[in-house]
Amino acid sequence: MSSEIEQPLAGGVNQVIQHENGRRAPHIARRTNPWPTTAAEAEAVQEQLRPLMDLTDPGPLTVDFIAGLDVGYAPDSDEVTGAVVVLDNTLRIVDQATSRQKAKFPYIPGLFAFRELPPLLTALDRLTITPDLLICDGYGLAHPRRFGLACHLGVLTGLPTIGVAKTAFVGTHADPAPTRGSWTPITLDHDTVGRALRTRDHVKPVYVSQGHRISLDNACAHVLRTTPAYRLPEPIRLADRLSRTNPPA
DNA sequence: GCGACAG
DNA sequence: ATCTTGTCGC
Repeated sequence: MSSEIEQPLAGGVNQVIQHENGRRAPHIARRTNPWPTTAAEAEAVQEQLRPLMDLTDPGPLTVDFIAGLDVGYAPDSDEVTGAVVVLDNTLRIVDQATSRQKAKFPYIPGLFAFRELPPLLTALDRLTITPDLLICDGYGLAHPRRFGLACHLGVLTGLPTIGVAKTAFVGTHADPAPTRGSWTPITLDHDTVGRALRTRDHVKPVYVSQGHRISLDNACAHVLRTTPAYRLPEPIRLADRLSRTNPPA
């Protein structure tokens, strides 16, 4: 009995939807068609996929497995290393995977996903456990075309996703109060697209935005819940560390 | 028009 | 992102 439904998507992707049953799931998402080459092609893909993102689903309040994702860059080559670390409720590592490969797109602000998605999707495919929630290093809704990395990854995997960035990118926001848990809205064209969220007292805030299938409130709750010690949520911090290693391709 | 711009 | 030492502050 298959729990997967393959569904063609515009923009060079076939989506494999995961259903409720079964945690073990190779091929969370798979790319089939050519990857965009030009900025214009990439922007067109974002426009095509954006209607598929779900921002109304409040998402899970509690999860069994939460994954952090990040990409590291080699100093002297055009290779990128995607890393995924899966944590349980107690923030213990229960699974992790990497993928090192040649970069398939240059770094262009606003088109970040086309550089980082390939190694991240491959790494996700190598997991033994299917996470219930993904925390990405970068933006989601807070994006010039409202479709940052977290949204893109959410649509491709069907999983709830959150974007957590370390610096401001779009929109305006006030500085949140200095205590952990304080936040201010990030506004873009009269819309709230995310929050500047203080995860530690007197430490620079992080920038949280919805990716897919989760509310902004719940996204921030998960970020705070998984940030017991450092500025960044543990899943991302550990994925960042893993992405700096130099694993086999 | 020019610069800035998630990582 | 990455190249890089020490140093100021809680």
